[in-house]
Amino acid sequence: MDKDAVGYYFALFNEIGIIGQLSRARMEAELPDGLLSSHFGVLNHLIRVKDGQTPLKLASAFQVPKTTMTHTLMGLEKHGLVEMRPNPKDGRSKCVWITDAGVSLRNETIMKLGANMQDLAEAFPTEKIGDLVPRLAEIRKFLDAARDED
Amino acid sequence: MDKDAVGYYFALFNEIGIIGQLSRARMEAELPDGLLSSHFGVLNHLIRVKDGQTPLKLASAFQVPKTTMTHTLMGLEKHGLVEMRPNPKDGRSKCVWITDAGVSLRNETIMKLGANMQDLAEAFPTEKIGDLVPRLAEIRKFLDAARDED
DNA sequence: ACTATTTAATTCGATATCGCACTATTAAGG
DNA sequence: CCTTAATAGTGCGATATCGAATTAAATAGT
Repeated sequence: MDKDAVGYYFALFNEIGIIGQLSRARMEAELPDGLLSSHFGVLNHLIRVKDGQTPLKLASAFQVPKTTMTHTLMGLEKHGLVEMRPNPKDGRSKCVWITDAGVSLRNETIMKLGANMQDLAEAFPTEKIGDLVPRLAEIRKFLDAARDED
Repeated sequence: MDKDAVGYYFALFNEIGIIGQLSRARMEAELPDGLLSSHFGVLNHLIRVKDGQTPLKLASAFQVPKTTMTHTLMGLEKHGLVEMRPNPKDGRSKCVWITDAGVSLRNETIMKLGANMQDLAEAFPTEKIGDLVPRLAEIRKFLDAARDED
């Protein structure tokens, strides 16, 4: 591959990495002590998609090792935001259910984030950057698929 | 802010977060054992920008706490990829210099990454996504500036 | 010149992430 | 059936990240 091209993709992933870091920090500033974006991500997923899923399913949804998901879920459980119950269909497995407190916390956080992103929304109205999500999603899907092939 | 708009920015940062994670994993697969993308990032920076910088300068360039940079630099030093020498201009401070081994490792890694990203370059030729880097850079700069204001 | 403040780096403690190995349970093959 | 292989979750150890406190050196204010 062309050396300039390497530099381009490099710059792309670099920008993406930094934005990821900064946006995560912004979100975590709105979360209660002891909760990170990994926790919030799971809560949000349980609502947006659905709850009652197994830890393994969640791990693969978030592309993290299952040990990491175990750890994240323990944190959520300790804070009373999810409940883990045995899976009636599989004795090895568990199901993760979000609690009322979990739903509340997720909704409150979404609201706070809305206020927090006011400045961003003014500087980058959705008309201007509306194409980014689908285009990045393409790249994400590609990387994800390539990962499965190994 | 509009609820749909919140969802949009949310989706945007979500895609960015996942791409960051996947691209990092891809890069780290090309690095020797014990080295992570944080280490490589520093090596690359020392060459692309210049070496002889202080740890604090590097920490702010990478938007990480200085304690994290101390740790990363120790790892690089342990592998003989950088050298830390006292700063002649400031007795409190140090300067970070990349070694020959560091330069070699960085260049080899760039080459491997080029080969690794071949498939990506075919699926997403730079003509098609050439606008992404400057546009993401704008967002990154905005988030970065907002961060300084607190 | 002297004291108070700021700054650079490190140490320490807490938590997150992740690979490896282990247990329990289910599924598959003969 | 019964043995073997695959799968779900967890415990453990190693390393990464990060905030708070510490130490040493430079700078500012008087």
